[in-house]
Amino acid sequence: MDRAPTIKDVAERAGVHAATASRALNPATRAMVNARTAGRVHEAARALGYAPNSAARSLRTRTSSVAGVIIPDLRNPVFPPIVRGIEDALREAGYMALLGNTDGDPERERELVAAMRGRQTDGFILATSRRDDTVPGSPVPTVLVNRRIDGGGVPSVTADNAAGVHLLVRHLAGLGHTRIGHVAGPRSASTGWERYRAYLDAITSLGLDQAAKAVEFAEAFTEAAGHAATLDLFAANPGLTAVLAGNDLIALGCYSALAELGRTVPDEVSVTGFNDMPFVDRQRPPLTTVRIPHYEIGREAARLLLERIGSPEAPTKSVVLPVELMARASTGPAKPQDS
Amino acid sequence: MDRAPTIKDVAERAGVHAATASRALNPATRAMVNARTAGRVHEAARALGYAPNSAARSLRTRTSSVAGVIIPDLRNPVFPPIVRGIEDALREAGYMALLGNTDGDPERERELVAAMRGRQTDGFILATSRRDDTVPGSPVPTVLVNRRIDGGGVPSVTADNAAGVHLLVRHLAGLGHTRIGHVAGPRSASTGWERYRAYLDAITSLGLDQAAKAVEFAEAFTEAAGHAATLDLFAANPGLTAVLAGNDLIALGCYSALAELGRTVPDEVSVTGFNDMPFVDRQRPPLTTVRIPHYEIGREAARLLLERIGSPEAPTKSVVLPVELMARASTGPAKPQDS
DNA sequence: TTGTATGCGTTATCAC
DNA sequence: GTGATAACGCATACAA
Repeated sequence: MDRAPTIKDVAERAGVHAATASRALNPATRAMVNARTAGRVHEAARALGYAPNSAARSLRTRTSSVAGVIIPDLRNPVFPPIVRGIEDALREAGYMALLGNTDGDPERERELVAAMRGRQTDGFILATSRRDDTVPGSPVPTVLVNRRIDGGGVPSVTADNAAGVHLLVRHLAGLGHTRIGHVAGPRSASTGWERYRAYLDAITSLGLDQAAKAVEFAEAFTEAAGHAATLDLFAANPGLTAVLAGNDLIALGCYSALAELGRTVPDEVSVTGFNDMPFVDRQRPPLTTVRIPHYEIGREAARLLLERIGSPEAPTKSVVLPVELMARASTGPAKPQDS
Repeated sequence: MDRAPTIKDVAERAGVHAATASRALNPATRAMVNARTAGRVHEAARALGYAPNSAARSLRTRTSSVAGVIIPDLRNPVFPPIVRGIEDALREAGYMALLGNTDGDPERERELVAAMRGRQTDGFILATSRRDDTVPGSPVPTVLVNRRIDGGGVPSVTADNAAGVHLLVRHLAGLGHTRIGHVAGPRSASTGWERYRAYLDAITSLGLDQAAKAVEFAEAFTEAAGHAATLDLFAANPGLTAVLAGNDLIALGCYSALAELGRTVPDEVSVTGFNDMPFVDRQRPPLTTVRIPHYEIGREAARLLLERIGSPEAPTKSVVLPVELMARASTGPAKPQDS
């Protein structure tokens, strides 16, 4: 035998009709068939090394047990653990993941979604972060990661950005800081925006120096953009004693910018990040940040998607996962300053 | 219209038969059809938002334009750029990537390959690193990344491990080191083994102290394993002035072990890594290592796979990509020592 | 150059 | 409880 065995081969060997073999092999319909016959079919399948042709099955059932996972760039250190979590949860349910990168380009995202839908993808997990994006319309179950659609109505999994920012601001305030600036992530990214809103909120609710609501938006979640934005921030607000960065990469940009300005961290300026990505505990100085449960976010997103595929009409859930303050050496007591 | 448009809908709208539409839409057969008719068909397809049903196409053509990508763990920082390179090259050719993690478990690898083959995967890129593994037999095109099968016969893409080790040893020798130890990666991993062989070779060919062929094998490519192995290495060879680590993570383990032993890097002991993974240039001290072209390795692997899918009978190529020494502050001049 | 007919492997719907 | 049959959407050998 040259080509892979089909269900007909199995049926023939078991002395039954293909339809019966199909029923016997499919867990959902197995009850319809005589236990002894089913046994023979399974035995035959095993002997032949039968594996169902999923193209044929997809064509017939219009499902594929494949989910599309779309992210901006796998090289951004936050995504690998998320994708790994997604993959693990999908595999446990017999699903596989088709992966695609968009580099943040909405056009690429549309193309990818279209291509994946053509491949009968059963659902999507979108970890692209634009706020204004519309979700690929229509009937394909979709779950958002690290992002929410303003109107709601689409299930999502996010870390508790607001709580994280509050933890950081409270931590800084506890060290005596009152003039805390913010190098925010891009306005177009929902995480950047949420953390920015939380920063404003935290400063107000802790009764800190309102005049110190000093904010500069970075162009991107990168070290270079963080560097540039930090220089601007301090040019306008030289008296800051602490900087809350939109994420860890931006915080590293703060490090280099502050070095350029001749300010030491944390003696003169405290710096905080967000994400606790790998190796920020080994930077110089080790970065105070907020740990988000990347892997769990991925698992939860996959779980939500599977749930949704199972019952598309169920009310949309959104899951917010807790975060944790990681206090390290990049933050220290505020020194009294003149000016 | 509720369901996705089929080629029949397109044909009807263009006023032709489905077969003609199929030919017009397929680049390979487009020449067979009148240019004007072809134009009408394309126009109709565009208007309807037609996307071919790949399940049907797969069933018919026995190809899927999907490749399986199997790696140990996406969270290991070497893999994201490789996978990204693979994905980019595949997408340019109209292919997509199904991703799977094995955690180094050969059993999981077999299961994944079987599951992916059931999904009509056209080929595999295997970045799992065991030396003794057999390749999933038979007719499915396969490319190995970072790994070679002893007998050859399977295309592979690797970095030039031997050259990298020679660069490092020469660099250390140039700084006056003669007693250079090696904390090797696991023997079972082909990269670990190749670098170990290259270490022995380099020491010999540079005429360094033969007695200093001091080697300890780490249990895994992790910081913890590197830490433990370094302690053992120095217990047996206290006089070493330099350590060549099997990769960057192991080198970080050397850092912590040497700190525990009260030896400063690089003043008392120089340390080198391998891979130049993100942020090792920001460690304390910045790590001297060898940069391997991760992204290019991925692209090249995908290219090789596509080539192989195109002509399965062509002779198997293996590609070795060049590496680059990144000299940083973890290596310094050998200090004269007593003992 | 275009239309007709057929089959890829599976499963859902009928009939028995 | 099982068998027969049709259909999923597409591509191709063959006929016109």
